[in-house]
Amino acid sequence: MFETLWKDILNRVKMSEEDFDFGKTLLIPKKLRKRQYLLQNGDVCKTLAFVSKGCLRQYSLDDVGKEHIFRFGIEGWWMADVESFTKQKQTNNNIDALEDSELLLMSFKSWTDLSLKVPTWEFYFREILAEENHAAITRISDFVSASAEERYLHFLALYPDLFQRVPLYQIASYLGVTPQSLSRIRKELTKHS
Amino acid sequence: MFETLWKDILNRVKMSEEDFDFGKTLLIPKKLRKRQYLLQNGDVCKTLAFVSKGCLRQYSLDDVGKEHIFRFGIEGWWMADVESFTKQKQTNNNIDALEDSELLLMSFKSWTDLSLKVPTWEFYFREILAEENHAAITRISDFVSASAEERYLHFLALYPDLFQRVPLYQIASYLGVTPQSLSRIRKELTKHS
DNA sequence: CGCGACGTTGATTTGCCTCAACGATTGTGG
DNA sequence: CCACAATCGTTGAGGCAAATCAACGTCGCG
Repeated sequence: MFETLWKDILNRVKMSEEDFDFGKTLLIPKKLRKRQYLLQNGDVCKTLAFVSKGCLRQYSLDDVGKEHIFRFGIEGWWMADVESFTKQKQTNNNIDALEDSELLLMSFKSWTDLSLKVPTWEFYFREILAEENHAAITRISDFVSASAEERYLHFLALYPDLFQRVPLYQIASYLGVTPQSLSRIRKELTKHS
Repeated sequence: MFETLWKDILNRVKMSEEDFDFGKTLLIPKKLRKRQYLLQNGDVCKTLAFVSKGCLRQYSLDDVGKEHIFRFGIEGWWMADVESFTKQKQTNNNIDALEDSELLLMSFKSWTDLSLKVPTWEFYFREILAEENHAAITRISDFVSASAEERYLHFLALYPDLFQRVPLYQIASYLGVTPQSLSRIRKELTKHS
């Protein structure tokens, strides 16, 4: 249950097993069924969620009720609305499961305490946040300068097997194109390979 | 010299003057002339920079040498390549001044020490990072679902007087449109007002 | 003064969207 | 267990927003 997390931590920081075990006591396992919400418009994001199995998506709804996915979370990713979580204020987006998933939840209080008490954990969380930031900026650059096809290729690189796990129209939403366009893009790509 | 920073801090966290004064000793003032680099492709981002006066931009270069601005920083903003800074590794983007500017620099070591020693500062930095994150996500949503005209209006809201300070083609780069298109967008907008 | 930087405008092209229709697959209630 | 509906992906036709290509006016500066 904790192996994926332990691996991710070791990839990023040097943490003793003791420190890890301490953090472990603050994590609450939770299962989410396909289509179940982790966070819903108007909620306060009360926990960070580490995805140890499955797949989640984070999205907003526009004024005509259309969903815009700005992030997927698969095994090894943390999911939360950072703004809502750190400020403990209402969110205006949603997180739900695209597959039956297994999560490890850390409450705001646990997170604050752990960050203050254990520097390695604090450092780990900071690293995660920095990486999110980097990912977001990369994605912005993509929108500024890349075509839909390039963005799709970048998506494939970032989430290697996700294109086989989630429906095309969800990926299209993430890429900011219509399902029809993505379908045509795929066709083009298979043609040239 | 420190007033802008002090104001920004009070806006975000409760900090005693003592804590602030301690942090102040770790800040190094620096002036940047128009067109001068703060950070250049290949550098390691060694400092956080608080803009107390002036205007900076952060951008990358694509394979055909075109600049893509993904962020401006004006009075009251922090500038850095977060990824390069937190991991102390090479950056692949650039930060330079669009106007003569005044900065307050905090080195990586000072930042680490200060964060460990003074929780209010740590909290302040975390807040900044969370906000960056939020801003980035908002911008991604914009690209996914808003037209160029809407993005321009959002830009105006985010950086109220910047459109009078920086050339149109820089703003176009930020918005991910050509200068020609932005020129036409502006024309349309003045027509309807 | 002359040149480069910047903004504007026009003509044309193009990438992606919208609208529409139609198979294939999945799921579900009778 | 089958029938029908809903979900999902694909394809075609037509349209539009923004890109590209090109030319030109203005301003500020070396």
